[in-house]
Amino acid sequence: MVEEKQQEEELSDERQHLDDETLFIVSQTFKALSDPTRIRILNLLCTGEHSVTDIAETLNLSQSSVSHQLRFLKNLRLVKYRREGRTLYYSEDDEHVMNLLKQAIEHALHH
Amino acid sequence: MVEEKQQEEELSDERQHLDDETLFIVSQTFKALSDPTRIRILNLLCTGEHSVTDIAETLNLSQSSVSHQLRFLKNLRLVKYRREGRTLYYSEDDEHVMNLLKQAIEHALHH
DNA sequence: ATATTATATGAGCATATGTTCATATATATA
DNA sequence: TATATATATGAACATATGCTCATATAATAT
Repeated sequence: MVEEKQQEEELSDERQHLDDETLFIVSQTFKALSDPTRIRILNLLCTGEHSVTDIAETLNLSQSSVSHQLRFLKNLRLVKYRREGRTLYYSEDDEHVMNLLKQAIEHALHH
Repeated sequence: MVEEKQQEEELSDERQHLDDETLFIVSQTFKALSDPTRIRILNLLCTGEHSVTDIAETLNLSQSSVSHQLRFLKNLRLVKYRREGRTLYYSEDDEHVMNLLKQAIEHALHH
C-alpha cells in the first residue's frame, strides 16, 4: 500500500514537476529558435549543407554575425560542420528540433 | 511554359523564403517558450485552470512576476482567463503551441 | 615566406528581458 | 463607506542578447 502510494506520487511528479535540468534544456532549445536570424539560418540548412559565406550572402547577413550564430547553434548541437579545404560546410544536426521549427513555420504560414 | 516556371519559383519560395510576418510569428512563439518561468506556468496549466495566486504559490514565484508573465502569454493568445468573483482562472488557449512544448519536454526528459 | 581566402573571436554598444518594489484597480464583504 | 482580497501595472534595475568592428587563426596559393 505504501509503495503503491509512493509510485503514484512519483508518477504525477514526473508528469507535472520539471526538474531544473529539463527546464534548462527545454528553455535553451526554444531560445535557439526564438531569434529571426537563427530561424533563417536553420531554415536554409533544411535545404542541405551550406558554407558560412554562402549563408551570409544568401540571407544578406554579415559574415561575423553568421559565424557567431553558428557557434551558438553548434554549442547546442543543432548544427554540425564538415571541412573542405578552408571552407566549412554547416548542416543540421538535430532532427527533433528541426521538426519543432518546421511545425511552427507550417502553422504560422497557414496563418 | 512561362506560367509553369513561375509556379515552380513560387513553390520553392514558399518552402524556403520566410516572409517577415511569418518570421516574426515563429520567433515570438518560440520566445514565449524560451523562459523557464513561462515554461513552468504553461506546464502547470496543462493540468487545468489555475488562479494567479495558485500559480504563484505552487511554483514559488512572486504574484507580480506571475501576473507580468501571464500578460505576456495573454498578449500572444497562449492563455485565456475566466473571472469568478475577484479570482481570475487562467488556462491554455493554443493547442498547437502547447503541443510544441509537450514535445520538447518529452524529448528533454528522455535525455 | 607572403599574400589571399574563409572563418572565428573578442570587445564594445544598444536594446531586450525578467525581476522586484510600490502602488493602482477591481471585486467582495462588514 | 471602509476594509480586505485578488490581480494588474509602471518604474527601476541588473542581466542577457545580437550586432558591428577590428583582428586573429587557418588553409591555400604564388
